[in-house]
Amino acid sequence: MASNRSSAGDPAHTLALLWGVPLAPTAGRRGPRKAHSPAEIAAVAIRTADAEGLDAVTMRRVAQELGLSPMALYTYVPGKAELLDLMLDTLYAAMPRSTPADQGWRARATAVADDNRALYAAHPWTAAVPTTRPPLGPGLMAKYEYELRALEGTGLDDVRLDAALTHLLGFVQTCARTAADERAAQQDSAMNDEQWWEANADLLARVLDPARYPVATRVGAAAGQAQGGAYNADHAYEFGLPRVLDGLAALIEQTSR
Amino acid sequence: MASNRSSAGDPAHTLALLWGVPLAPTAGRRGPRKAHSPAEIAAVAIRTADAEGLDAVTMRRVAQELGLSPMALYTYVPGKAELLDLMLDTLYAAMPRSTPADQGWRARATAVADDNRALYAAHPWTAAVPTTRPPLGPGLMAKYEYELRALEGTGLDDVRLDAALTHLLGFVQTCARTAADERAAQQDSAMNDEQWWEANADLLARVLDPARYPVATRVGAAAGQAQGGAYNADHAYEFGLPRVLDGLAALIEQTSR
DNA sequence: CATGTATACTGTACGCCGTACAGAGATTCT
DNA sequence: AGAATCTCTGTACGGCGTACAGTATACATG
Repeated sequence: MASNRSSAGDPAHTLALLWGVPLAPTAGRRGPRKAHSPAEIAAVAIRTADAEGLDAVTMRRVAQELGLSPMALYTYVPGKAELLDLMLDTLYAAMPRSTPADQGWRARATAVADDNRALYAAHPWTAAVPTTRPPLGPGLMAKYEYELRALEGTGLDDVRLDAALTHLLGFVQTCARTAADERAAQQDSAMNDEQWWEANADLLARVLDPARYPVATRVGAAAGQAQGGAYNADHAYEFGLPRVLDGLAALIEQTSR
Repeated sequence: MASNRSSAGDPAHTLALLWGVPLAPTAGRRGPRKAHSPAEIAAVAIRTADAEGLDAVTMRRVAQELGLSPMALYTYVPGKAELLDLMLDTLYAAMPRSTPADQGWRARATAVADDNRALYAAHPWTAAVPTTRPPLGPGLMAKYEYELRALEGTGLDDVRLDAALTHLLGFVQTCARTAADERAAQQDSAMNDEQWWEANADLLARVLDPARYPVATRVGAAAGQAQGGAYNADHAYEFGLPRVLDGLAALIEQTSR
């Protein structure tokens, strides 16, 4: 996985791109018309990433897909970081936002987690993009608004509301990254996790003294057998989500008391 | 951040390297003696990563640091993935393992989390290395053994014990990745988080209709003000660790009942 | 002691990336 | 008509992991 970063450039250009607000006056523009729209570019790039992974999304490749020379893409997008921003914000904008408000916060939080998980499942490459400086476009804003509302009415103050949401989404992202890492490792080692795990277990048995690591060997064997590998993202999600919600529940209860 | 992956190659070679077990018979070896040890190579690579980040750790650079030509490094290490494995396992081996057993699982789990956090703080680049297929060397084994013991005696069965530990460590890693991403973004945008948020907030105010995103604007402003961007990762840890522990507590209580 | 061979090591080369830069062609203003 | 401004193309650079071929070294065997 190459070095992909979002929001690395000038905020003014990035926001102009995401919100579709031209920086220069659009009337009386000289020179040839643009042949493509940001939405089209995002769609093409997303399709490529979905089909062949984020590594396949190069400036050259996206340009080619649009029938452009590599450098022409830079007239549409300041750089690769902004292209990634655009891709992410486009996906955020298309996420479902239909959770009923009348089922209690726990059901709503579960829906938020599941929706995010579905996004990562449909577009695994999104898990690898750092989001400490997220693409502040209409998609992210709508997502953030919706997800905050899901956790509103729990009695948490605004700062804790944000922290609780971040905590929940961070958990989902961790699971998604684990899943994406698994997939990537499988791809470039030509072994799936179970095969890798088994091969290593056999070899480890020759060099490792079980008496030195009694708990590790016991638990490792049990866990490995249970989930067919060292780690399993689906299991981690199913185990972890109730834990995260219980943890938030304790905070909510303690706050409302 | 470049494409760094651990454990991509042949498990037999990787394990031989990590455990110091030569694959070929060591007696009567022809040709020149090796001039360096795996431990020395790991130390040099770790020092470089600490000082200049994981991107600075290239095969060329590590070789140069050892006084070797780039390709000579491949006689010590099968490839870059295995070099990373070696670096990680070396750090794992050096982690503190001194938590008293008599203070309750919550104190022990907190110590485990804090120790991992300290590792990420001392070596931020470790947060970026995927560990779904961890380096199965003596360092990781000792770490795993120690951390499992910290959570033993909680009444959880072996599979859940492993899941609980994974859950806890995943949380710590998420915080560390956030911190590392922040640092990287700061480096290559020449703006710290506070400056970046402020610049974007001003620009957003011109394109965004607050009436469309009332909760987002309110909570976003409160959260942004409260944590000033830069303290994000620390804040997330301090908020999140009690949540994670409460979540595990609920499971433990429910299991022991 | 001479010679063969396994090993450590060097130098060169390849394909790939993001993107800086210079110039060509198209379109609309004055 | 000509200038200005835009889209778009082609070339080039430095850096990455590492494949491959060749050289120097030190031991095993005769």
